[in-house]
Amino acid sequence: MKIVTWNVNSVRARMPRVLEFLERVSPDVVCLQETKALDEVFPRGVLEEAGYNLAIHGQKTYNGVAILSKKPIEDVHLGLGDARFDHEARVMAATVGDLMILNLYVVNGKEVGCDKFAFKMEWLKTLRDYIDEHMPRTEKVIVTGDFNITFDARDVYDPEKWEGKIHCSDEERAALAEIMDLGLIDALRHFHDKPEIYTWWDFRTRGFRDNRGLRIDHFLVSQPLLDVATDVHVDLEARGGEKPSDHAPVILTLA
DNA sequence: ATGGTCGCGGAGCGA
Repeated sequence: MKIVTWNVNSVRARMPRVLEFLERVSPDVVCLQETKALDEVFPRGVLEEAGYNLAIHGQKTYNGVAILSKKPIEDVHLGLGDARFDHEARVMAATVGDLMILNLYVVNGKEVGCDKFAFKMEWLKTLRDYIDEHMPRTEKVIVTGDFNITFDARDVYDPEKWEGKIHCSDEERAALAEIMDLGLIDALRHFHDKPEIYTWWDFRTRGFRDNRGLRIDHFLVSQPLLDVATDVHVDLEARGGEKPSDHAPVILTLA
């Protein structure tokens, strides 16, 4: 069984690459972020024809999350239950079989210290409480998506250049650590401890060509989920070629 | 420090 997280940076612009990926990898569940499409313009038809059930949470121009699943998607809940944050479409909880999934597009934060950064920190605090309340770690829990935070220097192509910068600051990493302290495990690091595993590369600097990237898309899982996991890897093929997203899909494999 | 490229929407913002 394969579960995927992928920030597609517009589902409509990315449709050819999404369909190619579904055909090649045949994932069971796909968590999408930055769909950038209101529900009425989401390309439902082609995805359903490809064999997927859909749960979508769209917004005009920005944000947007969705789950595609071969099996039925149940108990869908949107948002963090906090009016300070839920005008933005960033959070979708759902169950697929015995998997409890939380699909996230975490606030970017732009630059450490600015208003957007303060908003990110408040958002993360609220996310922590949401997970504590709604995602029982005795179950098979998958908290995944674009976190816009690296864990440590291994996740950063130039740690000196990025030290203290957005996605790499102590404050963001401390907020992420508080979430991990609820009893979640960074699934990729359970299987791979080497550096230079990235999930995002800047379009502007053509970062992918020289693998100048960051690992900011994660699978945080409970122990019962980890017990049935066999690997996590980044699908670099989807990041190359024509009109890719700036993020690569990350694939969690279950026994 | 700045810029570079995307996507959306049709200028400038967000990333």
